[in-house]
Amino acid sequence: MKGLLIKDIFQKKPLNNEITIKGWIRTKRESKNFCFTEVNDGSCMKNLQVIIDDNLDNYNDIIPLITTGASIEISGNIVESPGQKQSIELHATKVKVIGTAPADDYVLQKKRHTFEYLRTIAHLRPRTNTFGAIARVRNAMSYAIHKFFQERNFIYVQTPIITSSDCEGAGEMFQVTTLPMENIPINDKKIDYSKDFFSKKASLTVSGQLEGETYACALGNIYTFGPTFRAEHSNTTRHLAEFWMIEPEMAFCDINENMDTAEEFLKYILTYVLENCPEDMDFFNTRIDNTIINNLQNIIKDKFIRIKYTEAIEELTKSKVDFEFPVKWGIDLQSEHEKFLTENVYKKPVIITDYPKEIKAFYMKMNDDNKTVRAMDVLVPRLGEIIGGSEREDNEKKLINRIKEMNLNPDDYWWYLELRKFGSIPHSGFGLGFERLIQFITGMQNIRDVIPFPRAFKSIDF
RNA sequence: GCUCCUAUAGCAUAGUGGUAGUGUUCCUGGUUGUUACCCAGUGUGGCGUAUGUUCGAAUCAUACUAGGAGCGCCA
Repeated sequence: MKGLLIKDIFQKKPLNNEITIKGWIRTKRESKNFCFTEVNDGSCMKNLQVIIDDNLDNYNDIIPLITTGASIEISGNIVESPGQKQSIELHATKVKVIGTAPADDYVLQKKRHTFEYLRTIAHLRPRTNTFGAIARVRNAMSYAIHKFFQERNFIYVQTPIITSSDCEGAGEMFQVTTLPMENIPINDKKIDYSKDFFSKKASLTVSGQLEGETYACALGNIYTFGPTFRAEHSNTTRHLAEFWMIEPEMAFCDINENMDTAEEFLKYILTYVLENCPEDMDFFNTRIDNTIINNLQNIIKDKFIRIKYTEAIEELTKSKVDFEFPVKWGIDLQSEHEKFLTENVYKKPVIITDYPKEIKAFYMKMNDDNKTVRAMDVLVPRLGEIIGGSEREDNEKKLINRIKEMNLNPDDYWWYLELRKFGSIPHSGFGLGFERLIQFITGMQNIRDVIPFPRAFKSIDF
């Protein structure tokens, strides 16, 4: 698409210049001899108001075709607008309807639609204000993520999407196979994977962390940013079967530096979006959640709370609140506990560290107490866990012990263990769900509305 | 996987036993400056699907389907 964007027109205000725009009609207000219409080209939230009057040769032909959703090319002069709601407007000298949108079956009319309904028309919902704003914010965040890491000399690493390690322990996996489902080869009553494409069982990745560690143990600091797949039957407003995850892994880095990076990272992204998407953020603040901008500003300003798991348990016990899941040392923190800490006790993000080893993954570094591991979860109000990370166990013998304790087979992790055998280093990293971060920033309630085409349990319509 | 809620015209909703209203969109007419434009008017559904209870069912019951919220799992 060449030519001026509506975003640029509002910025540069090229008064009394002949310009051409291309976009889609959002609304039309008709009078006897002229009509107002508003055009949006996706470059910004704002529509450009266009005045079309009956001096145009083809006025009577085009007016019936100018309906909500029609695509259009308009040339004309930018002038100051006498109206209150916009600074400038376009007086059309030439109007060409490119694609019509018959109003009797174009379902996306100029009115409010529920998000539930818009989910059933995922191919049209990017044409709405909300989903346009989400797309632009999502784009800005993607850029900011790379910018943050690149400015700090992190190397961007692409870890595989198809993986053979079905024992990463991060969740149920989608199997990848070319075996014929109607005639699966059997050998000794078991599926004969030697006949499969990779000649062993393969799945979609649930995390690039283990592969990421290999590059961190060679290049220093690295990060990944790519799709991740979980075949869990999760049915919530914050789970997807296909989502995007950011996973930095840092060499010569302990749990404290890990927390510093996580906090700095979150604040950087929030700041970037507030500075670069003010119009879209205003929209979210007005229409979705009128506390969102204020909250984000406070989060940027304040230091995150950092407490150990044991202190969190004490805090919850002290509260005397009657939780559905009773609190005692050793339990995994439930949503209600996390929400209580972030929303009632501290009213800001909380980083909890040093969890009991029993409730965390095998690769997390054991503390000297032999009871807790150097895990860290960043919890935020409203959403709960947004980041999960840890310092990694860098001692080969301890790691083998942990693998065995979890009833896993060390042979499956031979290359991962060799990172500890040859030039082992303290290293740390974390995983951050991209869509959850978008929810956090925009205030959107359902994660299915912050990804263009959501995939979830029993749901893949587009 | 568990619990709860919902299902009425294109969209959003009212209607708790006697054969459906309202808003909005669309459409028609009017309006030289509107901006969720305004004013007037026309049209649209038989109430998710199935079975049952009843003289009679959007309205009660059961099942199924779809959607939503919460929980668990996690990012």
